[in-house]
Amino acid sequence: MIVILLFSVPPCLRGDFIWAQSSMPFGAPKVPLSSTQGATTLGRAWVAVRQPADSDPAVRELVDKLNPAQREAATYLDGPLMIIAGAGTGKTRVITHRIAFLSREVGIPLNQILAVTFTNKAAKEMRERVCHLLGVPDSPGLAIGTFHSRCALILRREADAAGLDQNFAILDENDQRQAIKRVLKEMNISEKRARPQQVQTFINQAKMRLLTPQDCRAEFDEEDVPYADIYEQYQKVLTQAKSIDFEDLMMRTVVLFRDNEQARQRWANRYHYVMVDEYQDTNHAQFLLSKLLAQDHRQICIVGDEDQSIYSWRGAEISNLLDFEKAFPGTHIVKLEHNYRSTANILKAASTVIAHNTQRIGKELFTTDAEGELLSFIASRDQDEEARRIAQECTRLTMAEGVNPDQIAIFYRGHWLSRAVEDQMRQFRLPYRMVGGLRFYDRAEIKDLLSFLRLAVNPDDNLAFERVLNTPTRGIGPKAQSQIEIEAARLGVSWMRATHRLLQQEELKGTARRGAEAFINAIDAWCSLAEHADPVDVLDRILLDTNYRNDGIADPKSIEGESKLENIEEFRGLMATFRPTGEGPPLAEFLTAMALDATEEKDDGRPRINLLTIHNAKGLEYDYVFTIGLEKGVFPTSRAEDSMEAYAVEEERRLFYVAITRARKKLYLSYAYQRNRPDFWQSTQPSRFLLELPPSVFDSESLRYMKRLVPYGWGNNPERGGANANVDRELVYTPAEDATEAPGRAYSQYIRNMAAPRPAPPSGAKPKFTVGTRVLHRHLGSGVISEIGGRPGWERAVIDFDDGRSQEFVLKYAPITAE
DNA sequence: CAATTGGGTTTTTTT
DNA sequence: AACCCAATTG
Repeated sequence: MIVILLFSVPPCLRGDFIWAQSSMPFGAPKVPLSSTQGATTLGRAWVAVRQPADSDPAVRELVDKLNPAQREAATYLDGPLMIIAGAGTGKTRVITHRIAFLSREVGIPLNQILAVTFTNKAAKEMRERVCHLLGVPDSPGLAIGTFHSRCALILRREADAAGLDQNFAILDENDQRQAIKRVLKEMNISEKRARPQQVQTFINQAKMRLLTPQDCRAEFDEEDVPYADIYEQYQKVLTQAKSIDFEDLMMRTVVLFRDNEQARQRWANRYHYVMVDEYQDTNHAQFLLSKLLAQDHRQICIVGDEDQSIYSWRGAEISNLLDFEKAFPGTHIVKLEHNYRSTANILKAASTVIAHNTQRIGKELFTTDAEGELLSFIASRDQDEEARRIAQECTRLTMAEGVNPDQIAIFYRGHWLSRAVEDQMRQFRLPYRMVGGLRFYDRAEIKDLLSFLRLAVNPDDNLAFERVLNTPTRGIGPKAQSQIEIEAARLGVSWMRATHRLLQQEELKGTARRGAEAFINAIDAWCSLAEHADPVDVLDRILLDTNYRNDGIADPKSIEGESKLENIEEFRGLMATFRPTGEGPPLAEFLTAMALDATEEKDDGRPRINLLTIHNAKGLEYDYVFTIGLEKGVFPTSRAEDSMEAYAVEEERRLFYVAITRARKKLYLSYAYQRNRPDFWQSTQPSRFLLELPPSVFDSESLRYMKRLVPYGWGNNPERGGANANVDRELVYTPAEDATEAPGRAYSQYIRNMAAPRPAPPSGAKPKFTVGTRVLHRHLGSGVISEIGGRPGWERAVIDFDDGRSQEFVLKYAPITAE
């Protein structure tokens, strides 16, 4: 490798060399210090590294497998770079190669490269792939993570400068809502008047835009709900509890860098190369953060796809991507358009749909692959029939074609759509997993344990304290609690200290006194233990002191109690595998990781069909993809269609685009004529997105069905004037002769003829629950319905379980299936 | 005064 | 099913 130092780059050399602007010495051994000394002393210099393609073999090997656009994206170092990466164009490949290239060929130490992703999962995958490229087992120095986790790290190191306690707790969304409820109570505002959800959205949106309560007061007119006041009070509650929420992580870091130049420079110098993935989903605060870090060295590389921006409701601003050049003049743009994932047919469908959008940079994906299979359209009478057909097809795919269930996915717009599918998956005995349903630590018992652990690190964590003050019940009822609350407010101290004081002054009596004493002493003991001890040891001590295994759980012998015990053990196992980096108390680190990592329920890794929302599907890919619920009002959701914002539907369309582009081999689109929403039955019309697809991508059987729904074809009715004219038309659904078998006739025939003995799929149209029906409850086992009551739409059933217990359920919410 | 029981409400998408 | 609030029981 040849390294040249220059103080300005002659344009004539630009094509032949890669240029890195540097104000720091390279720390890596590949570049001798003597050759870079000039760069530091003289402030800024250009370092040229000869183009990799014709240099040493290691580089060639590294970037050889990249296509020209990818290679350019991975190796361009001459200032700000914007990579527009279409779906399936090898984006992750480019980022990982870029990091490996920076490290191995330019000699940048890994800890100077910052790579930000949106999910922990993506970060983990990226870390693994980079390590693989570099040929090392693991590299702790690699600064890869989510915005939130990087901010947490920065704020812990800069706690003083940021005005935070070193051991601050991080509130997840649930804790945040709890805190808001507490504030509303304190301020005597009913939850009817100010819905906690809405307050939460308000506060989070304000924080994304770096607005303080005062700013809000100035910016917004007085509304009937005093949002700004609630926000202000909420911040006080958080400060008192030495806690910060998710959005604070971002806002405080940005404010720190904005107001404290020294701190900013410390980190800007540390992260000499900044990379941001999924840039189209960044919000204002995240944009500012990237800018504050990169504004000096301008070594920022962002990767995004405007067509996959689907998080505007969470504050993402697509304009961050569209206007990136304004923030970083002289930005070089590389477009990745060669798709390696999907068949030509799928790509054609995707491109045609997304072309309806106006907010685009514009790109045309192409593939060198074959046409592939045509798309299938599935029309059903209602959601149960829809689910059954899909289950049938899944059976066919896995049984007849030997498809690995892991390679099949079923997508939907919202979680509520999954219920019918889930039921049928069980009926057909198909293995499935729901991605992103219940988070593991959303369970009550895990939240309790986390609260104990939080207190062990930060005894002033009022929110945790309040949660477990009387869990398991230790005689501290509402009266005693309000006593503590008042004392805490009077003295301006935490609940923990207030309790201490009340005890000293003997103002707590009877059972409350004994209970509080035991609790306080236990917390003190946990605190001293937590300073050094292994997290698991702290947990064991907690379980012992609180007798949680017995008292914290309603009935350890019941089925629920049993699964709770299992969860506790699993949590303990999870803790045992945690490896702290050694900064501060290990338990504190564990809790931070816990708060930021939305770890899902454990997965045994057995092959399963995946059920997930489209939002959850971003970044993933499957051979076979079913997208259900393609109905007006469902997808696009009525909220978007009714919205005044023209771009609301564009975002829905991007969501559809994401769904389509996840599929590698075959895509199925499904529509149900009637859909049972949680509260009402609804006749539907097809989604406008179906009409935006070109007929040529569908198979002939599908086309026949579609033509029943869309009498005039695809927007070509001259009377109604062009594209999408028939969206608003009353459509006539003609059920097939035998609605339960067509177009699934072949599949059900197949199932009947199958040699393998397996339970027959259900015969009736809708699963009906009546007195005497044998049912299977997901958690509680099987039993018989003994009674049905309740008003229409809210039927309740009493189930007598086989083990003698019986319980009442609201039918439409209970996770039960006919046995 | 604490603890349990009963009734009413509830769902878009999530780091 | 999960949650919150009011009413009842110990």
